[in-house]
Amino acid sequence: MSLAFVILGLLQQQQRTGYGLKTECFDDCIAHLWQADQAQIYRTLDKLEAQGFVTCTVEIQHDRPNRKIYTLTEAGTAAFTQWLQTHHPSPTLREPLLVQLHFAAQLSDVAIAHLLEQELEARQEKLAACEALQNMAPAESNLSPDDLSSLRGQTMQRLVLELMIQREKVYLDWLQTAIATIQPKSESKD
Amino acid sequence: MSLAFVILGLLQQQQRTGYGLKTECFDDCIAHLWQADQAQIYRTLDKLEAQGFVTCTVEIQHDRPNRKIYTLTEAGTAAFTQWLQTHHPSPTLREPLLVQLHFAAQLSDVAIAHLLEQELEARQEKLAACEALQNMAPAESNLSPDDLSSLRGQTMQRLVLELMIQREKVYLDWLQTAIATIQPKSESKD
DNA sequence: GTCCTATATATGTCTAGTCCTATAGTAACA
DNA sequence: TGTTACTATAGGACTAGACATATATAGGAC
Repeated sequence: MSLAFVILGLLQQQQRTGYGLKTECFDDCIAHLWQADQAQIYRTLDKLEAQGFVTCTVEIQHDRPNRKIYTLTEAGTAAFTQWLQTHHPSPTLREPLLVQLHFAAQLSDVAIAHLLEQELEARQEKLAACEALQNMAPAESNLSPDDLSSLRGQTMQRLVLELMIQREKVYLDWLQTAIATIQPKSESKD
Repeated sequence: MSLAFVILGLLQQQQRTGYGLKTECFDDCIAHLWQADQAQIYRTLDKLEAQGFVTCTVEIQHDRPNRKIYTLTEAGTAAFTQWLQTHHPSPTLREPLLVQLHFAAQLSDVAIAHLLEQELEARQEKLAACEALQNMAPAESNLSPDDLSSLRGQTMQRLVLELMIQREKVYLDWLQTAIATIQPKSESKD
């Protein structure tokens, strides 16, 4: 379960609550890297606590629900460092659209173009989200106190974002040329 | 469940057994598009039969285990055509390596390069597999009798393969430049 | 003779992830 | 005054997929 290690990585930066992990991390700065469900985050935190990788202190609040603040233990740090250094194969990718295109011989050009255009739209949004993150990134990292390692961190994070943006652009290009290939003459219609 | 529709698409081409689907399709011509587990194929066939999308005739064999030959029904064809035309969002991609790089500030250059190199190797294999399919594709499709729609089908399948190959190449390029970025001076060491 | 592979179907179990709902107080909004 | 949103944790139910194993026969390799 890689999610467990993502959480360890986030807790290494600072102690957090489940809610904080969800709203400040998984929905925000690493949304492009690892989307995570709230329920799964809480359940994973329970497991990590049982394993002794994190400890939990309850902060009693009266105007709001109590918070469970999770902190990384030494065992947790060790496990994370170990994970960080070992290769984990990427999961097999299964894209319905590509299967649809594979079987698309029986579809009309219009139907195929429609599928491609819907994907195009979805991917333009994803690209925009990545580019937004890229613009936001420098501002956010000003806070970091340790300059030596934070520079390395920034470089790596920029590299990762660049890959994601490049990929999206390649896909968008392909989608556009595919649409053009399918509708060579037609001027447009809607 | 997209697997169900992949199976319907394959059965539309010709009737097949579960074993045939696995060995001749999922492990072969559409291995790049949709990897599927044998157990899952059989269970999905059961469901499709229960739904009335396929029918099953048992062919008794004496020297070998009996075969259950599945054929697409009209309802199955209709369901498949419907699925083929509607947009199905791509699943969220979660890549451990990118998370690792995101947190890689604390790792040494050597450790990071090692991670990248392992991914590079895995991806070179994937690219090779895709390129092998690309070279194989024309020969395989000679068998098709209906020339009109088979040409369309070939075009689409070529397009899909081109996308996958392009993607792999972009990723490989990025991996190589990332490795170069991390190890700017060092000549190598192992 | 034994082991491995191919043909063929089927079941059990597990993990990761998604979605929905419950709880419960405060605060803003209309 | 009712509704919605925010903070915060938690459990139930379900799906897709991965992995392991069982069964049974034939044939080739060693």
